[in-house]
Parts: sequence; C-alpha cells; structure tokens
Amino acid sequence: MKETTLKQIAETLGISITTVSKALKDYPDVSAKTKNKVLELAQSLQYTPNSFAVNLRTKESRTIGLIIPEVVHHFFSNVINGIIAEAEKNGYLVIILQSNESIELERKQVGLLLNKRVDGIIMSLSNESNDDKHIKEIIKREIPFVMFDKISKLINCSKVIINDQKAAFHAVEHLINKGCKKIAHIRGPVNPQNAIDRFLGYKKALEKYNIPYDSKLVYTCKNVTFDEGKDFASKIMNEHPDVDGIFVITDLVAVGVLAYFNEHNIKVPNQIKVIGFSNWFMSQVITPKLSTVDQPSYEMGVASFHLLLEEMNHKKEFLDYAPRTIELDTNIIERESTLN
Amino acid sequence: MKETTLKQIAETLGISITTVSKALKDYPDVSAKTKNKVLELAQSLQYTPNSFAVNLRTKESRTIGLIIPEVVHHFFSNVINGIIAEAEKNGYLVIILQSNESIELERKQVGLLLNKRVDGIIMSLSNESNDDKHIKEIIKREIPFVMFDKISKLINCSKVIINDQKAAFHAVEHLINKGCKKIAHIRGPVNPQNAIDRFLGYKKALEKYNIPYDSKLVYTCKNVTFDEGKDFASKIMNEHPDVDGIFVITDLVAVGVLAYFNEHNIKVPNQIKVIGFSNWFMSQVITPKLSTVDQPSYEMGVASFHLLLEEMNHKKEFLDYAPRTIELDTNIIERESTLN
DNA sequence: TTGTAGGCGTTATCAG
DNA sequence: CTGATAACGCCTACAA
Repeated sequence: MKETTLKQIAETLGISITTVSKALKDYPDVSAKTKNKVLELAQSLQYTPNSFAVNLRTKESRTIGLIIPEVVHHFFSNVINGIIAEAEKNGYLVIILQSNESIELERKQVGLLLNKRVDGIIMSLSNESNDDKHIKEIIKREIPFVMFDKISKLINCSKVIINDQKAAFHAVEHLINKGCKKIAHIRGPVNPQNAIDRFLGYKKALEKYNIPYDSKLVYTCKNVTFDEGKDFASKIMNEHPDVDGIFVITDLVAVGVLAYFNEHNIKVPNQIKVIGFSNWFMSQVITPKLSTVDQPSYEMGVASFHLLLEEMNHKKEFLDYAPRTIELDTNIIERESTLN
Repeated sequence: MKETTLKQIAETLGISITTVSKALKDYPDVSAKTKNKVLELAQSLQYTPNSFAVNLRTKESRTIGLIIPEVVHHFFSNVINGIIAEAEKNGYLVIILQSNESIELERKQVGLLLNKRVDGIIMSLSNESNDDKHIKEIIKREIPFVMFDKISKLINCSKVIINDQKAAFHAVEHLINKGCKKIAHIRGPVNPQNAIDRFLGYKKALEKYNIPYDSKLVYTCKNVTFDEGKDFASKIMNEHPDVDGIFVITDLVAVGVLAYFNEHNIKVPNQIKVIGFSNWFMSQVITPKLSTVDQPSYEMGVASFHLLLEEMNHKKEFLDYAPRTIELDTNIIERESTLN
C-alpha cells in the first residue's frame, strides 16, 4: 500500500500542495469549501503526514531518549512507566536504552541518541559512571537534559531526586528507635551519589544518637544483587555476631539478607532488625515483611519528563532556561522486619 | 552549537556536496586525497549525518515500536531487555509503549507507531483484546510485524510463543505426580490465548490421569494480581477445603496464594501444593519457594527481534516473506511448594 | 574523479 | 483566498 502524500491529494483535487497543507492544518485563509474537500479526501485516503519530512522540516522528532541502568528493576521500571505515560500525554514517544551499569555502554547509548537527534534525554547514571565527558557533550550540544536518581553533582542540569541522606538518616533512626545498638550498613557501590548520600545519612544518624561509627560495620556492594545480600548477611553474622540492626542500600539486597537469616534460623526482628530502601514489591510479600523507605518512582518519572518538557519548550522559543532540581519526599514504611 | 552539514564541509573545502557525501561513505570514485581532507574535517567538526534527512531519503528510521501490556512486570521487562539488546546490536532503536491491558489504549499506541513510521512493530496483546482491526491495519500497511506471548491465532504474522498448553499440562502433571488428587486452577482472563491454552493444558492433564474435571474448581482472574491470588486462595479454602493442589496462571498470583496460606497457617506443601507459571524472581525468594514453569523471557525478546529483522530485510529487498512461528521450550522448576 | 540536478514530503514566505 | 517557490539535509543517477 502506497502512502498518501499532500501531492497526491493536491493532484486529484486539482489544487496546489500549499493549499492542501493549509487546509489540513486549519489555516484561516482557506475557503470552507476547499477545506472540506481536502479534509474529506484526506480522510478517505487515510492521509497522515510523513513524519520523516515533518522532522526534517521542523527539526524536531517529538521523541525523547531515556537511558537507565536496568529495565528489569522494580524502581527503574516504575520510573519508565511514569515517563512514557507523561510523554505520551504530551505527544512524545520514548526510546529506551540500557547501560547495564557500564560506563562504556552508557557512552555508546548517549552517542546513539545524539545521532538520532532526539528532542531531549532523560538519564540515570550507571554505577560505574565516574567520568563526565559524554554527559558534557549532551550539554554542549544544547540538548534538553534531565537526570534522576543517580545524578552527578558536577553537571549543571535539571534533576529529580530524593534526599537520600535524609531518607537514610530516618531509616537508621528508625532502627535506633526500635532499640538497635549496633547497626551495620550494606552500602551501594563507591561511585553513585545516592550510595554516598545514604552512607552519610547512616553516619549522621549514628552520630546524633552517640553510637560510635565503625567502618568495619560497613559493607560495600559491587553489583547490588540478591546474592550479595546473602553473602554480606553471612559475613556480618560471622564477623560481628552482636549486630542487632542492618540498614541496606536497597530492598533487593535486603531480601537477600532476610533469605540468609531465614535459612540459618536467625530471628528477624527479634535478634536482628533489617530495613531496606525503595519499597520493591517483593518486600511486602516475603516473610518477614521488610520495612523500607518508600521512594516515589512513578512520580520521579513524571517529574523528570515535566522538567524535560519545560526545557524543550524553552529551547523552541529560543528562551534561556535555568535548570531546576525537584526533590521528592520519601517516607518510612514500617513492616515486620523492624518490629519491637 | 550549530550542527555541521555536508554543505558546510563542502563549502569550507571548496568542493561539492556530492563529493563530500561520497567521500564520507567511502565510495570508490573519490581520490584518496580528497577523501582524507573530507574525513579529517568531518572528524574535527564532529559531523554526523542528520538522521531526519536520512530517514526521509531512505524511507527508514532504524527504529521499531514495541507495545506491551505493562513495563512493571517481571516477564515483560525481561522481554524488553532481550529486544532492545538485540535491536541495538543490529543498529535499531526501540520505542516502548504500554497498553495497560486496555484495548483502547492499544489501538491508540498502534496509531502512534504507524504515524511515526517505525520500520517494524513487536507486540504482545492486552488482555482486553478481542478485536483485530488495529492489527489488521498494521498488516495492511505492510509494516513488518511480530507478536509474542499473547498472540491472536487469527492474525497471519510471525509469532514467538511457548507451547502454553503443553507447559500447563506438565505443570499439572507435576502436581499429580506429587500426589495431588483434587486440583484447582486459577486461570487468566477470558480473552488471551495463553490463558485459554493453559486452561486446556490443565484439563488435558486431569483427563489423562482420570481426574474428573469440575468447572467449579476453576477461578478466573480479572486483573492477574497478587491480591486476586489471596482472594481466590481464600475462596478455594472455603468452597473446597479438600483441594490439595493449585495450578496458577502466573507467579505473581501464586505468590498471593502463598501469602494467604502463610497468614492462615495452611501448610504448603503438606496440606496443599502450589505451582505457578513464568518463574518470576520473587518466587525463589518467598517462603516456601514456589515451584513454577520457566519461561524464556529474554530469549523470546531476542527471537522476536530476529523475526522482525528478517521481515524488515525482506521488505527492503522487495522480497516476499512468509511469516514464521518460533516456539520456545519451557521447563518445570521444582521448589518447595510442591515437595512431597 | 568531480559536479549538477532532482527529489524525498513537508512547511513557510511571499506574491498574486 | 490560492499558489509558486524555496528551503530542510541527504542521496544518487547521470553528465561533464
């Protein structure tokens, strides 16, 4: 089936392409009669503008790019959800790319999106990211750009975040309020800002309650997996059997911790309490149900797109735009794993 | 920053656009000297072809569309993973759209992708889908098209599936082998082919082992959620307390069933055995660990893209293409919920 | 070996 | 109210 074009409509109707174009776009300076004729024929021929031509002409594709570390991930898939829902409402489509937590791939993905000339890019950094060149390239090319969750403080762009430090502080405070005296922390990898901030929140909470900080009680994830949770739980029990509380970087790992405790008949929350982060679905399903920090993932997606849209609209009007940062609220969800 | 174009390079070098274009595409009929000059300048100017222009010229966008019911879903997010990985390897980007299990949205998404003129579409039907017009439109426009998992038997297109009936048969047979005498089935919604097939597999297994089929033992999900699992578990225990095995349409729902049993101190697998479908991650994390049917989700994604690529390549060469169906293997994963 | 010219389909300006 | 004309940036016969 051949696609219908303005030219075809113009020819069959014996009028000019210009007029057809105007009629279809409801310009005021086309007679009602012509307009009707055109609209009718266009309808019956199922005319839709060739988006390739429109893109070329208007220099925009109404498509944005999204780079995230992983799609198969409770938090990120919820963010995706928020972004594509909001994008669609505003007439944008979303190309999704994964970095698989690798900086090399991340660089490649940025390149692909720049070549594709998407109208804007939303991104959450990979854990490996410790270099900014590819990000700077986005900024340099003046592509509207928003970072969320795993951001870089060194980049001047719009951001959607939570206050990781505060949230972590409250999580650890929650453990302390529940009676924990010796609290370990399974932290995220070295680079990501949010792993750093959550660690700082942990430290601050100890400080406030006069619990001595002991770096030996801090365990650092490499891959942030279920299995790492199990391994660290085992290590903690061996090296510091008197630990009575653990704050874990994310629920997936915390669930690994609980799995280990279940298998080794270590009683949660009686002997040891555990709190996670992010409120993954599985946390309310396992035994004992995991206390955690709720992170508004869908909302982060929505907010990210809004900031991007704002910036894209400014760019279209050749207006300056000052990056904005949106900080969303979190709150502690108390479940069985931290009961008194 | 202004984008560099062929024209600019041509002008600064004092040669024609054509020559620049040819030099960059390594045509044989350009002198080595010119070629080098061009390549060098292009490099230093970071020239990348304007994809909008290329799209228009070549009539392809190297972008495909993917429509799935839900992104936040263990099975589908794994499929996405497979598709975008494979697409990227082959120089394609992927636009992802969700139907949210609504046929109306699904229709809209198809429309968006057709307007966008993607080179091909991969899709899994929503549970509501009982009408084909929008799908037929894709076929009519001769857009390469592949369906996976939730397919329609009425559409003549490439498909990637598992043998749901056989897989379900084996799941129920597994329960029977483990000693179950009265087996209930929590099935999926009415429309999707895979819900129908799994139900038929359930029936066949009963038949083979001379267990009378009782339609009262079949419960039909509407939304296929965790909560429905809990509700149906409760119903089953009330209405048929002697049921000793349940085959559940998917792990998420099965986990709901287990949650109910845990809360009401009903012993799994001693009093009643449960088997799910799809091997969601959480199934190996809960207590008791859920037996299930492993479904090769990532591989389904990869295979779907391959079929699509095959069809897109045929189309480019104006060759006829006969749709193919790939059926992937499944296998039973035995865990605690069906132990003897 | 290089360049000219036409076209992909749309939009925008400007003249009639 | 309508239409001719020129872009947008690239590709590719074909001509020189």
